[in-house]
Amino acid sequence: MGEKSVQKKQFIVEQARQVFVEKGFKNVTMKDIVDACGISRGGLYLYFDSTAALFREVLETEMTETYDPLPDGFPDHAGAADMLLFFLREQKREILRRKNCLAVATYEYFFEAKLPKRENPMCTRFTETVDMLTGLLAAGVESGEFYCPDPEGAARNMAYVLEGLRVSAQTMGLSESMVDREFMYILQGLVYEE
Amino acid sequence: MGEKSVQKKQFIVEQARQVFVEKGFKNVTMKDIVDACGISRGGLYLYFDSTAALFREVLETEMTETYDPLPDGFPDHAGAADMLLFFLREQKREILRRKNCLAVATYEYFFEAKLPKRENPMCTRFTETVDMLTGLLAAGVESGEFYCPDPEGAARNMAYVLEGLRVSAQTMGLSESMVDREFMYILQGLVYEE
Amino acid sequence: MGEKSVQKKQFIVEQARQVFVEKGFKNVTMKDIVDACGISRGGLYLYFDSTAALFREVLETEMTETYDPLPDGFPDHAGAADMLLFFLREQKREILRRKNCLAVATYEYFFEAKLPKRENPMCTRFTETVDMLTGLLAAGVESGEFYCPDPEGAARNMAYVLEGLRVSAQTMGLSESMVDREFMYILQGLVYEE
Amino acid sequence: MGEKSVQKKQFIVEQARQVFVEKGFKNVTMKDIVDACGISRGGLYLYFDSTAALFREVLETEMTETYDPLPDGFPDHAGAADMLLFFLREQKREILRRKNCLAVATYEYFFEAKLPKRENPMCTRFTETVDMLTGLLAAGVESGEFYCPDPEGAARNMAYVLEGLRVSAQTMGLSESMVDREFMYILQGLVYEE
DNA sequence: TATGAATGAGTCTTCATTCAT
DNA sequence: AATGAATGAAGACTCATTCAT
Repeated sequence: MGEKSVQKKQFIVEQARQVFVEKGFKNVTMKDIVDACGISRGGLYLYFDSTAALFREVLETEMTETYDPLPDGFPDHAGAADMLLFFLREQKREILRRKNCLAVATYEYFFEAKLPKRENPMCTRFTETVDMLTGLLAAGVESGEFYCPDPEGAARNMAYVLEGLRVSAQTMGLSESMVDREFMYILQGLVYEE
Repeated sequence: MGEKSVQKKQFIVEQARQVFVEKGFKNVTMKDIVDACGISRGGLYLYFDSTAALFREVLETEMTETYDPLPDGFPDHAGAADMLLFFLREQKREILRRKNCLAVATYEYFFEAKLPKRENPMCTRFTETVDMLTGLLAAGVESGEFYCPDPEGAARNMAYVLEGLRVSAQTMGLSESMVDREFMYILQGLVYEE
Repeated sequence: MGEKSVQKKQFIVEQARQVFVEKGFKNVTMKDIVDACGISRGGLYLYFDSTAALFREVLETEMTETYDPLPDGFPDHAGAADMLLFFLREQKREILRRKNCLAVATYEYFFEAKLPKRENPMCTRFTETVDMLTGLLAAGVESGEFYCPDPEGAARNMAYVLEGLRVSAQTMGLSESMVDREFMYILQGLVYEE
Repeated sequence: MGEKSVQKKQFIVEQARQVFVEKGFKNVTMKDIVDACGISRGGLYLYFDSTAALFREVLETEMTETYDPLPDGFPDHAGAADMLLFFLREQKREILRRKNCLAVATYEYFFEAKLPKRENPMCTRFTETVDMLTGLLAAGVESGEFYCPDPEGAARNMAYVLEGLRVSAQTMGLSESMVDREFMYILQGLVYEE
């Protein structure tokens, strides 16, 4: 596949992403993609066999490109509390945004594609989040910012809460204040000496 | 609709439930139902206009029939801790069972059907769970079984964790020990004097 | 068929008439009739095999009941001109009324049911109209009210014009003034000595 | 749509025309068209969404291709009477032909599709006919061929008679002599000094 | 590489008609 | 006489996929 083709493939993935954002996974047809890309049906099949293959590619791009718990510009000397707050703020944005959001498509896709954990991006992301949070909490305990007898347990708890919020936002609709309240509860557990 | 047809409607709902369990919501066609019931296409339409209408009925039946946080036979004099344990055991069963489980169908349905909160069973169930847990925790604090400065916050936290576990079980696959570990973490937060 | 059944049959025909008025002929289903009558499907079939059979009955009733070029109360001593004016006024009402009008249903039915002329109500009505008008014109010539060298030809001409107006009203939509203008043209041909 | 598909579209329109001729409008299904064309269901939908869309195309083609009150080859020096006779002869052919005739389909279509007059081909055709006849009669009066104090009125009268004949031919069945007789009546009105 | 016409299987939906009660 | 549940055929429409160019 030449360089040109690589570009075209990327182009298709970008357009497809938008379609998945708008329609979820199961509602998307090859025609939707074709229309969004302005290419021919046959042309699309040269690159992707199915919407599932396309979605996998979209997800992969997503992961490599955008998954970055703490962005480059973040001050290295920032305290654990600052970093946690930053992380939660990002998560809130992610959870609440209706536009530009692959959550529904992702759920719909992974309800079907039962993958071995190694290859399952949902698992990967979960694990990474837990690891990152564990590190953060441990550092915070170290620095005296947090009280937390079981950093890994707390990290896992947070990760499930985030998952719960994420899916609830799509099924029940969540307001910003509901997310805030939940995050406040978590933070209080870390600072209060209980 | 005569008495006989009421029975038939129930029969259809039962068969349909099985189909939704097996295939989720979006994969189910009217033909799937027809085949599962052994009736004619036209016959099904006498009772239900769409798979969505059918699913709503399935859910309703589910709610009235089976949703019962604490069953009748539960000892009245049981302590709050006992009741919480019982509740979590039930939830674990619910979260882990692969068979007989409407979770995927429910998520798929409610990703599409964005309902006002009043009419959204997901909201209702969430609220009911939170209320019940709040009561339980408050009672436990009263009786000295639990340490919990903010019962409502803790209840809400648990509810989100449960939601997170429920959806994770469908997307990532969860082992019993993973659920147990999570529940243990929650329980420790209630008993440890932290 | 007992007396009661006769009444029921009449009732069905009346309700069906309304349905045909509203939906034409080809759009009407047995269910439409059943719903309009508030009876059972099986019940309807006891009386009529098809919408066509029903429509025939509706038409027959229509003919016997309402087709009456000059109504009873019309003064016997009325002049031919008066009678012609009266007839045209009735025709205008018939042509223009949107409600209560079987025209579309009738056309749709007779486009399909190519009947021998003897049994074709369209033919019958046409012939009766021509005969009546011929008589009227002849009488008018006799009494000096009309100038008309060929009453039968003129009557036939009028009958086709009426048919043309009737169908045009349904396909193109006609205003009252368009009908009036046409009728004026016809009348002037009878009174002007040309 | 490439050049080839334009040809195919034309082919479909031609086949469809035949189907409409045979079955009218409301009896025609997409399957009828598909069968007549020997193409696939999906293939037809590439070109037309519905039988209505197809019929509109058929009509349009009909209008542009065949509607030509006086054909090119007609002698320029022909008198008004000659031209009128020619026109009526054409109309008679049109009215009487059972084969190759879109009359029923056209009526059925326009009974449903109540269009604003500007866009209604029935209106357009009517108006064009009236205008043409008005011109013809006026010219005939000028040249002394016709006696006709109100050419526009007479033209309109003729147009309605033609409409009446056209629809009667489909509902009652008309013989050639019946049409001839009617045309004779009209012509006599123009030549007799009455 | 790329096009887009073409296919045909599959789903939804409606309707006339039957039949046990 | 009357009911209304049930059937299955038929029509509308869509979609993944192929293939000649």
